[in-house]
Amino acid sequence: MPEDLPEGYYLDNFKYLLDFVVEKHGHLLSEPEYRYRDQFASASENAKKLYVRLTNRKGPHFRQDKINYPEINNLSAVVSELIGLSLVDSSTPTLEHAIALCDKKELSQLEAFAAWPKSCRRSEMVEQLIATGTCNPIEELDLPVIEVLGLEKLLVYRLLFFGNFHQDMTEFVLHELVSPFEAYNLSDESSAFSSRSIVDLTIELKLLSERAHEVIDTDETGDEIAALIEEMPFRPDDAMTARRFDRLLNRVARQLERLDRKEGALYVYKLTSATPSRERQARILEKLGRLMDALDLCEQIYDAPLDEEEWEFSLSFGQRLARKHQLETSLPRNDKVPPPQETIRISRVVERVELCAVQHYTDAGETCFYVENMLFRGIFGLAFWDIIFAPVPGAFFHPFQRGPSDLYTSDFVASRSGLIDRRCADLLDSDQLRQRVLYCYEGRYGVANQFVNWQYLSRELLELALAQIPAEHLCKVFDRLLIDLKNNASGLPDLIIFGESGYRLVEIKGPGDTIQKNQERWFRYFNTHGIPATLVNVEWAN
DNA sequence: GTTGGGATTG
DNA sequence: GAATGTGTGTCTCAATCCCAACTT
DNA sequence: TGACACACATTCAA
Ligand SMILES: [Mn+2]
Repeated sequence: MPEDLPEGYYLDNFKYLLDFVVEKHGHLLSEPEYRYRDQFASASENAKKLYVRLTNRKGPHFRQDKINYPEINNLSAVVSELIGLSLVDSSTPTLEHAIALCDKKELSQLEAFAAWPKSCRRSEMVEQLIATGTCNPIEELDLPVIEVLGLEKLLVYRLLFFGNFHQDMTEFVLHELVSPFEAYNLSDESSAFSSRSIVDLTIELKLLSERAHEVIDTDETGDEIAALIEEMPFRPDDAMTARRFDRLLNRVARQLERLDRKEGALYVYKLTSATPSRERQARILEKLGRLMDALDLCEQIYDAPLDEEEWEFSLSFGQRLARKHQLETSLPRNDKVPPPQETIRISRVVERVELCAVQHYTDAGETCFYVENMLFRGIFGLAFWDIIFAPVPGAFFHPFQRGPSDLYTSDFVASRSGLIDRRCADLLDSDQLRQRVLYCYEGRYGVANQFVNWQYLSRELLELALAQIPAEHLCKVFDRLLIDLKNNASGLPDLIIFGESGYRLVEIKGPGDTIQKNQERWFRYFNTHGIPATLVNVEWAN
């Protein structure tokens, strides 16, 4: 049964968010956005409750006859009040919205479908309505529809509060009922945005991103995409906004590549910095026959790579380019040592190869877990918990963060280097490591942390890992994680197998599956540090 | 009649 | 057989409700 | 609402 939330819970959260933003980021709000809060505050309690309920839903249009909240009586009076306050509107929605508000049964009552069989699909009727474009079902059936107003202002409040678009009011519920957030101290006077113009740019990019998503799905020629590119702003200086910009343009450019518009794609990639921009550029340059440009770019990447993946690309692609076209290059060879491999022959008891392998090792009397990235990420998150949530200025600006805002930038290590160095030294002592991790596991169980997935991190697994993996090995893993928390938190082996004393890591490769680049890099690292890791090829018996 | 993907709810 | 590109499923917080599809 | 790992197809160079 669902647990009970306090009376007026949603309303309180809503008020809290508005007040929080006005107090902490008020200087970033426009005059109408300020007024929005007062507008809301002037409504009666019931009207506020209804407004908040509706803003938490899909919207902005709702069928008034389908709104039913037990705590709100006299709905029509409340709606009238909200209309008077300009928080709700009652005009007829556009055709597209109107159709979405009617179910199949209602649509079939329309004149246009009187002759249609009962077995026709709703999607066929929708198609027909959009094609003719004259009949608005809400109008014809005279259904009561209301539109919630002020959502664009509320979006600004949410953006200022969370610093992103993907979190919303459900975070409050998650905190209350599911997985609480760490009770870190918020930094004073800190915000994701340093000026209003950055806020506006972020919103502009979001709107462009939504349109890009749409166009990428529908546009077969690339003409619409090209038109959209014309509307793009200049690349922002602010690092966070620049990242959003790059992600959007890289995505658009990739689609241009798929549509075989190489020049256009190249032009768009040149506007961005984030990976894989330069890699894609090099590939396009080769296809365009601009071999020297491609090779030059590889050398540029090699001199200043943004991450290891890009660095490796510059070597392998540059070398291949030079060899294929007999070009001179200063790029060194990238010699790879293949990881230790073995082959097992097992029967396919379930669909997933990894689980069959777990069964295989378990049958052989070993203790085996299918962990992928989760084990080492989890141990890392526990061992560095207090550092992750350390009150660094600007790191925490709202109560629902799974980690500091700079976690995936190089600033994270830079601004905590003292703490991290000391912790790494302490953790070399296996008793300290064990105690710290288990103590944190007990004390913080269930608390949201970017690195810890509590579902798959059992105490049994954790204790085995801490007992059988030497502290030096774990610290080596931490070292590599800390080099690049974003990219190095993936590519870890599928399985961990515990023997009587000791352990080994196993990457399972089914038929037709080959090792990926990030996995290869971990294997190389394991190899140089004496961490036991094997690549196991699976063949199906019978 | 069932089911699968959503939206909604706490 | 590498090196590519592309498509898919699985995580999502979990239970419930609704509704549009269908030899599931 | 992506990130991640895998599955499968195509291409191209030894
Ligand atoms: Mn694998």
